[in-house]
Amino acid sequence: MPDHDIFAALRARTIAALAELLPDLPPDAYARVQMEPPRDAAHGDMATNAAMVVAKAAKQAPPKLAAALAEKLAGLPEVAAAAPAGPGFVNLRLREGFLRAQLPVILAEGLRYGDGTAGAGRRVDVEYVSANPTGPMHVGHCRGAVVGDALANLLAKAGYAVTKEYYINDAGAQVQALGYAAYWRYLQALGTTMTEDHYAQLIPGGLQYGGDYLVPVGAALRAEFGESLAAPDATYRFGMLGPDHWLEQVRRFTVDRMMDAIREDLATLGVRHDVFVSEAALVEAGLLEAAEQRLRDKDLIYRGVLEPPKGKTPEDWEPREQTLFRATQFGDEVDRPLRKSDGSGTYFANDIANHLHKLDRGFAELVHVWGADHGGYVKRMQAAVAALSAGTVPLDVVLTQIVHVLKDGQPVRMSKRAGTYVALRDLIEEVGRDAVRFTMLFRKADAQMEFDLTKVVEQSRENPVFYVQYAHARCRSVLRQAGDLPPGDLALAPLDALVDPAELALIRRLTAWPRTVEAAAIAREPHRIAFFLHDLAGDFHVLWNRGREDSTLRFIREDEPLSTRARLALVAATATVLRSGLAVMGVEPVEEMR
RNA sequence: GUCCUCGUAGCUCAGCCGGAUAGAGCACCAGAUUCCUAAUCUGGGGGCCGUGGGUUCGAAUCCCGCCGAGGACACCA
Repeated sequence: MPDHDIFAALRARTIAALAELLPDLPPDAYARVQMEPPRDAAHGDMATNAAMVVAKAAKQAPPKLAAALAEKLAGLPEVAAAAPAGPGFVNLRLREGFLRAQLPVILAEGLRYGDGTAGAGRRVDVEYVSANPTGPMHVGHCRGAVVGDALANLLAKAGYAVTKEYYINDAGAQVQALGYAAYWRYLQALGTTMTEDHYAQLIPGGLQYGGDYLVPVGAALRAEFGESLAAPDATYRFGMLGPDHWLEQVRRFTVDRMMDAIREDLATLGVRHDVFVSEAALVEAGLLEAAEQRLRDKDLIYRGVLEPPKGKTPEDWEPREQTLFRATQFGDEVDRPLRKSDGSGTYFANDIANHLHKLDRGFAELVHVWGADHGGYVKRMQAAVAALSAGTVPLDVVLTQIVHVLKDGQPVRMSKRAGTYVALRDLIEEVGRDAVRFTMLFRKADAQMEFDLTKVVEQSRENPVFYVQYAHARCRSVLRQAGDLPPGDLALAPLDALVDPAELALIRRLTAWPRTVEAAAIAREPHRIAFFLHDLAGDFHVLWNRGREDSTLRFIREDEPLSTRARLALVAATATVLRSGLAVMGVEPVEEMR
């Protein structure tokens, strides 16, 4: 399939040519050979470092080898000219006919153009969002959700078999606190006269989740269980029954409700996971013990006491014996506790169980999207996966930085209740799903980002969301005017009329799509897709603007049916690649701007 | 104190896992344009790539030290 990637195709041609020149070279000498667009377009369409890379093994001077290689490559049917340059590059200029011939390829493959084989069908699990099910989603979760979703789409396009996974942290103390908070709303729903302060004193850790969003859960609990979970009370009408009688049920009930809400929030973002894995279910299934045993069998577990962290010792530090995992054998700084001094499992232990669960399902690669505040957690998790998989399964972690929400350049205040962030739903309602998704992806994931509510809906070329959407809308507008010929028709159009530099520049850009997908997938960097689309839109807008000044460059010319058809093919191919990229980003291409 | 991420034009950011004279947008300067292919266009100035070393044919990119920003640092999740 990926001979639609003309860079890969010419790279293969180059290696073949080089092998003829240097028959004694082992095949692995060519591993570092690259074929890529040169930085300066004046150098040609493609450049290869081949001569420099193999020079040492070939015992030849790079420029000399480059000259010989250029001579061979010049004879290829795709190549108009080949010349040695600089310290040993070979620059290629492609035949325009070969470039134009990519348009029917694009039109024939449609949205599949750019699909790659880099993933080779390997099964990869992409875990993202995984917000605690203790409340609705807020903007803090949003970036990870969008980046993870786009990354999963990207990997699928690059030929991986992708599973989108959400890990539900429903086993810890926080979820217990959620249960207590929901129970409070339940008592209120029953009509207790107890004060919130009094209730808070009755429960461990106090009332932690005071948000209104649990009020409906309290009502639902009442509808489900009636008065059966409460104690009749002379003073308050309804008092608290011993937690043993209700906490587990309430916790489970509430987590289900929260997950429903989270799923809804994700759906408005256009995010749909394939699999939801419950931490509590893993623990119940005994995976924690299984994981521990697995590590114990490899002699990676011992009882021991950790050193206090150097430099900054917590005040309440005291030596404690814990069950430890030999993370240092896998590149971590210190060994990590699996069990607390009281014998109960740590969060890390549960997370190891989570990863064992992934490995047992046969994934060849694991990917996580985490907030940057979990950066310190990466090494130990990679250590655990390396230990459990005997180093056969890589775990890649993509960290996303904080998003600062602005409006008119001013920071948006967090709502009055401390710790409650802007709800994701409000954000989408204000600016729309597409603007949210595009903007989140128009920046490297690990770079801090400002999200200005005013700017992302601005209709000007300074707004990349608008800029790219507008390019697609213009394409569609032209194609509609021309009567929406099917791509199969346009693929047959003679293309010799496409000679303008701006037209050829656009074609060149289009042909870089497959390699962009592959490179972005390998680097796990979905933002590259956004930047590519921005560049592509730019090339198209340039062409459009030329048509405004010079009517002979317009796409549709009544008097020139031949060039019109050729240009329609170009426009249709452009629209196709734009759609293809937007699909990876999860952004809807618009038919027209309103 | 240790670790992680980062430091690129005045500002916001790219720079394709070592390549040629480091790019884009905004802002600034100079021109063009009132056109329905609406929601501008063309050109220009502007950078010891934080800093000091190292690796090699070649470093913004890889390695080490330092400076600076943000984050994480036993038994939380």
